[in-house]
Amino acid sequence: MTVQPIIEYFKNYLPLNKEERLLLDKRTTQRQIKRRQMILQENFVCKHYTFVVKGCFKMYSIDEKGSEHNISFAAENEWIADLGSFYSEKPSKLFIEAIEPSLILQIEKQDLLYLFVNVAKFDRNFRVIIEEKYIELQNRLLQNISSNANQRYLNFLEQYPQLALRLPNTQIASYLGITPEFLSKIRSEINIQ
Amino acid sequence: MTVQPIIEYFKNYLPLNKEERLLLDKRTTQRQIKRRQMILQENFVCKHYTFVVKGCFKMYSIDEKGSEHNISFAAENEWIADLGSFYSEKPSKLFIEAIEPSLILQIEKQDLLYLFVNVAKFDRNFRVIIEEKYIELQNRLLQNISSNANQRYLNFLEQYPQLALRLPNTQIASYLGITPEFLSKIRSEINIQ
DNA sequence: CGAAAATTTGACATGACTCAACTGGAGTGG
DNA sequence: CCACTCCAGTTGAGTCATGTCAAATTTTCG
Repeated sequence: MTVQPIIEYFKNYLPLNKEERLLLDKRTTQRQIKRRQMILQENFVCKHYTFVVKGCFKMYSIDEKGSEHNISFAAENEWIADLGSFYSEKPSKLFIEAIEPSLILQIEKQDLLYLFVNVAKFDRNFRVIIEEKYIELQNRLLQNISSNANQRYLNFLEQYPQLALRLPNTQIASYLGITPEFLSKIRSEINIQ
Repeated sequence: MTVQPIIEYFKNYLPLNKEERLLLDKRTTQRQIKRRQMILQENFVCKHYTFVVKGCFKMYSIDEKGSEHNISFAAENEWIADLGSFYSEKPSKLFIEAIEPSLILQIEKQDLLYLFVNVAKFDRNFRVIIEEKYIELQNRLLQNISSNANQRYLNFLEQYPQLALRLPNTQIASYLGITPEFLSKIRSEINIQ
């Protein structure tokens, strides 16, 4: 089944039985995505809840000056979507773009709603998953309002060592809310090789 | 029923039937909270999911220098808890304190879990509620990494005009991640009366 | 290999913080 | 009603953190 990676992933929550797996499999589409390919662009409605099987994505906005601001990354076994646009069906202000060649599984809104209505387990699992994401996001926000760039960078390295290895520093700087030049200066003080 | 305010609030989601209302009512405690009273302190486990019936709270952390950083506010018809501590049962690093004399309804973890397991509607409603909070928090984070203090303040006034009226500027500054002095300078430039 | 992107460095500009002093309003006790 | 304190807000001078722009260098990937 193409949906096998999600089934494995759900074993960390309430695992799916055979029937539920089939329901999910029928409603899931697999796609190969090239590096730099977008799966969501500004002014389009976010039509899919995306699960990353392999690869890595960034979600970002572009401001009036043309600068990108990374809101989040998603690598293996993570979900990514502009939830606001997905549920409201209003045009998104965000982009979701592959940082590496990737393999994803996508669910459309109507299908996800079907699963929520017919299989309570999906409500449960997605509740718990987003609660975890909420806690993570709240910690990041606290960092942003209470720490300087140096501390935020060190914290990023500690919290996401694997991501730090696969991402260019430019992307990390954008995620931290600083310029690439300033991150470079921070790194030279810390004395990273 | 003391839980009436939550029942009303749930009419925006999946409304509760009679049986579900009773189950919820049995597991809910009402408390009066004085101004400046804490319902969560650092190093204690967050034992309750709290619904604000009347009044206003702030959740914040205190850094090594003794400065407070407001992570969130919660006024009428909002939930507040340190979710990380609540679910992990580890000591919190946060405080939740009443900014005004308040009336709240509280649910303990074991009771909330009971409701999640026995009434799927609770999984649904709390999923949708936290998805909404997640979208809001993500917008705030985007503001923080992409805008200067002036823009963030204007955005706060626009997004939460009612909160802006009832909160001292000190608290707003802490929420925006700036010092009260700097907020004061921003306000004098904008020319707020 | 060759083009494009990422990284580094430096000079300079600006946003934001710190500290201290002052003001004014809200409560409190006499 | 007054005197007092306490807290929020304001202001200014000086400092530090971070941004901007440009140029040179290195790395990456097609």
